[in-house]
Amino acid sequence: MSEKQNVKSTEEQLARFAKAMGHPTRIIILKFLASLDTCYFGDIHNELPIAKATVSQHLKELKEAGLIQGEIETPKVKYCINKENWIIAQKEFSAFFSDIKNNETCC
Amino acid sequence: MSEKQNVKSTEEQLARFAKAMGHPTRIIILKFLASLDTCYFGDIHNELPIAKATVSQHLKELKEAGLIQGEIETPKVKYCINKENWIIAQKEFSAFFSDIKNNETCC
DNA sequence: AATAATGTTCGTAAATCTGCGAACATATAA
DNA sequence: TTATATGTTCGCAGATTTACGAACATTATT
Repeated sequence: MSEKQNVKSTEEQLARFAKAMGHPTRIIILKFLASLDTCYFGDIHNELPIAKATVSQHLKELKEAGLIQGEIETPKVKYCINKENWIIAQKEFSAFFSDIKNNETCC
Repeated sequence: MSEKQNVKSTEEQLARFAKAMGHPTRIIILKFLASLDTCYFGDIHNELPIAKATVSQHLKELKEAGLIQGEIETPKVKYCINKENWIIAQKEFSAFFSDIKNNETCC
């Protein structure tokens, strides 16, 4: 919780999650992490055709958005999905998409 | 379909939707549109504390991502949710968040 | 102490995003 | 024709994003 988690409106929170997911590389990282029990930085880097500095940056953004978490296991760094926030995001997106008027006469 | 809809991987499509949702103003616009049957540009602009040029830009991005659609009704412009793609997005986000290993021993 | 292994951080460059006012486009009303 | 109403597009400025190599930090190994 020392992770710079400000109080935000639902709109801001949802936008924050969405923004973090708004890049193909980060979607790939999230899917990869979601499919594993455990995973080190190197494993993620191996999946991607980009420099490690860039991978590290993407991971940082995902972590700051709360979707993943990291843990140092010297000399490696272990990453995984932040399950607690994952559930929150899941619920927020679900509610967002469900909350629509089912009127046919749109545009 | 003339709307510049390229063939994309699921990752790219999901990232595209997410990116469009990655701004608080655009979330507000989407929620507003989802709550209504019909809605003109002016109504959306009235909901927001920003210039109409900026609102128009946000609407353009949402339209290009496929989440909304517009229709000229001179001299007004009517906007609404693109239901077809809304359903697609709903399913993709739902699948994305559901597809996770339920292992407790994470980080 | 020097080397190796694993990632992070720094500095930089190019591209994209965000927001605004001004100008423009279009159709209706006076 | 001129004016009005409604939005879009243009051009600009400042901020943010994306990507990279180089340098750095940390711990284990030789």
